[in-house]
Amino acid sequence: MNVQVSYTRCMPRPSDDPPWLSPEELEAWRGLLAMLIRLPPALDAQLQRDTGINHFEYGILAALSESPERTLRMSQLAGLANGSQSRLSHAAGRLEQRGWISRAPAAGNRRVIEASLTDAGWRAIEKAAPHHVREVRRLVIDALTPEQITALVGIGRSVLASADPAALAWLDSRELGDAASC
Amino acid sequence: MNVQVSYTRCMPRPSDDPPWLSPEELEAWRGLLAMLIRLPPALDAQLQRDTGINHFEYGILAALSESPERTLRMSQLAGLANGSQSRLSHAAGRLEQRGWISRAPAAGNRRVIEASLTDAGWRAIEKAAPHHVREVRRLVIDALTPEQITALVGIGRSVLASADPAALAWLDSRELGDAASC
DNA sequence: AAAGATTGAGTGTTCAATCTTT
DNA sequence: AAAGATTGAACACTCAATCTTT
Repeated sequence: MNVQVSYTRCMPRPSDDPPWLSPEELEAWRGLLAMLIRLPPALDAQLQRDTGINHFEYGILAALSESPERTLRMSQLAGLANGSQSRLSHAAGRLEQRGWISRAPAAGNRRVIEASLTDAGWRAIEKAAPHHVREVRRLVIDALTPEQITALVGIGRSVLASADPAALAWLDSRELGDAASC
Repeated sequence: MNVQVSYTRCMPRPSDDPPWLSPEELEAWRGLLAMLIRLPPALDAQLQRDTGINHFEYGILAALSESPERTLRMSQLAGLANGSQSRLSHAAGRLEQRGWISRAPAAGNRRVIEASLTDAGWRAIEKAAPHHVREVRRLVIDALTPEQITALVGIGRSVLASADPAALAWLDSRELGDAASC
């Protein structure tokens, strides 16, 4: 009775279309899927406990802290924090109410809004970062061998290239900025 | 001015604690993070468009379709679909209203609830699966080389082992079931 | 009292509509 | 009219409280 219809077929492929997953492909996909679903809540839990912000808000503060003048236009910030503009607007409202960021129209283009990290915001992420990085190490980095880390870099780039080319471009622009700043 | 406080430091490590990320570790982490955030919405978009359900609801139907009698107890189903019991209860309510699953107390243990795929639910996932699998292939599987697929299996297992050992156990139990059923 | 599951209030995200500036 | 950003309603998820059965 155990007919599988969701990701794989027991029977040989009908005609290569639809293309079901091989056993190893299925195992890789299920593993990725489990990470996709379990990792964000695990990271959120630590941040929520230690600082009362979620992972997306951390990304906002982190991106600002790494920027010249600790300032970015909202649209750039959305890309760096991996979120939509709408999501960023809502989150920025929350962070602004806490006094951790401020927003103001840009001189020159007043339809562009620039977000800046306040001193209180700087202190907040400075306090949060060590704990968070430690958790990232514990859950991901230290669980992998150096070879796996290298493989993960390639996998991330390949998947992003097909799933969201713009995100890959963001990633690359950020790497360049990092290299230049050291 | 560009001091980085979020994941990496330009300066040498103060004392190995907090342990900031090396450039390659940072790149791997950012790539994984981008996947973590961008992939689920991309998959949801296709499912939403083609069938009006989200990825979690797909997981529920998929898990049931692969089970003997197309039936599972709610607590098992939650694990297989990668969600909490509460989340499953809410989602099951939605799917039940659509007539795609049904719930009933188990004979013997009446505090255990068993969820079953209805005929309409079976037809729904039978129709949805090919499109969804094609999208998974397009975004992930076909973007990777066979070597990367193999590496991904190991990475997934390692990360889950540290982030959520119980999830790894679920994964393994499922692999066994698959092997036995063919 | 514990196990299994559900419920409802509170919160965050999405989507479409809107507002402002160019 | 287009670009940049915000708003509010609808919806899904989380957390704690609750209900039922053992």
